[in-house]
Amino acid sequence: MSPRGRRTTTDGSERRAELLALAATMFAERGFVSTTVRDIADAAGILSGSLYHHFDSKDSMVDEILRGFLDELFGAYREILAARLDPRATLRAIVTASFDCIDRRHAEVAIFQNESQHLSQFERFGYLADRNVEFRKLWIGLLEEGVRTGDFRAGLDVEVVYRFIRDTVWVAVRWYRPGGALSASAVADQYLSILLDGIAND
Amino acid sequence: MSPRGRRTTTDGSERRAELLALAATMFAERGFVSTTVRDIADAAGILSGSLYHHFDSKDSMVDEILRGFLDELFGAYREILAARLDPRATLRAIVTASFDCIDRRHAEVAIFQNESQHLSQFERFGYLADRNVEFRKLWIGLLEEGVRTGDFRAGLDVEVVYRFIRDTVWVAVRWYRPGGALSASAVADQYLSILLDGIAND
DNA sequence: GTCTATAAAGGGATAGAC
DNA sequence: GTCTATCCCTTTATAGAC
Repeated sequence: MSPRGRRTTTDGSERRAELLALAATMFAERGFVSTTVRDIADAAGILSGSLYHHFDSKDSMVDEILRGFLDELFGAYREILAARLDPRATLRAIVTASFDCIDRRHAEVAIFQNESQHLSQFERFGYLADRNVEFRKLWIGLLEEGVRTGDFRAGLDVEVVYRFIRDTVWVAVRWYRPGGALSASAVADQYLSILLDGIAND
Repeated sequence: MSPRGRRTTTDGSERRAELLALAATMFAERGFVSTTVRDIADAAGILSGSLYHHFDSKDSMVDEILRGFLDELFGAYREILAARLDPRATLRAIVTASFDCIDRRHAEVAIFQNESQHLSQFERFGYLADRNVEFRKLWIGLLEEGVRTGDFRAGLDVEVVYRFIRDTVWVAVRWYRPGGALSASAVADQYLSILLDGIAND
């Protein structure tokens, strides 16, 4: 533990965590490539060179942001799977947890959504592809089990349904605003209702 | 008409159209900001300065790509609406046309999806926001009519459903590959089946 | 922990020859 | 339509003073 009794990053400094959060917001809003280290420093009220006292490089910043986010998210998923609910309840829990994550880690989710494709081409960010594989395993397994138990329609193309669910959930980060009129769990409920029962009237 | 009997861009030169298509592919794959004019020129086998014989600037290139794509897309939408089908058939036609567009204009759709948020902050790309308003009007109108006619479930939050449909359809550009095992219309049918009837078994 | 100062590289864009 | 040559600006990152 840090002298102040809490610890927000691997490094331990409060200032560092502050700067990282600021960088995350800016990466999310303007894009990683378009946000310069000068932009971040300006917003923080310091000079760009001073940032390098806290971080090795711009890449290190986004790396730390993404790793922290993914660890937390998959931790939440692991807990849900460990509860061994039936497929429908598991789906409900996973979708709800994902929207909750969009609510509480908005900038991080946006970065993950917008920059993954671009970043994963570099060796340093290889873990992004690994996490995608984990995502896929989780969803395909859940959908296949649900079809087996009769919770989900027989004959579903689980590969397409998996992509449908994955994209639908995460892309909501583009319009969802934390603290807005619509709560994350309200959105989750509506999405689940469409996903499970559709919008047709019968 | 150009001397060669066909005309692919406003300018008329074949070479220009070739270069623009190349730029589109690269913008789609690497991102607009990360793709340099030198990258494009290299891929075309010329020097970066030579690109400026064809285009005013890098911005002009993406501008021309996006305008062409949006004009074509909304042209297709207009035709569908003009046919005055019932809400369910209209929804089916719009979704199918959108997936068809992802198939035939893959790079353009990817650019539109990935770069709109970033570009629309500049005055030059203000039409991107206008098109989004058009999108919204189309979908909200269609969904409200469908609820009125009883085609769609009563009590739908059309605002949320609109976002759900919009995002779900277009984000497919991230994984759909033209010429792959799954045809655009097959994907459209599966998406429509989930959207209308859901994945739950009853 | 921040500043001064600056290096080194790469970015978009231009003028004029060919 | 492309090349040569180059300008000017911004970028990330560093070294050492305070």
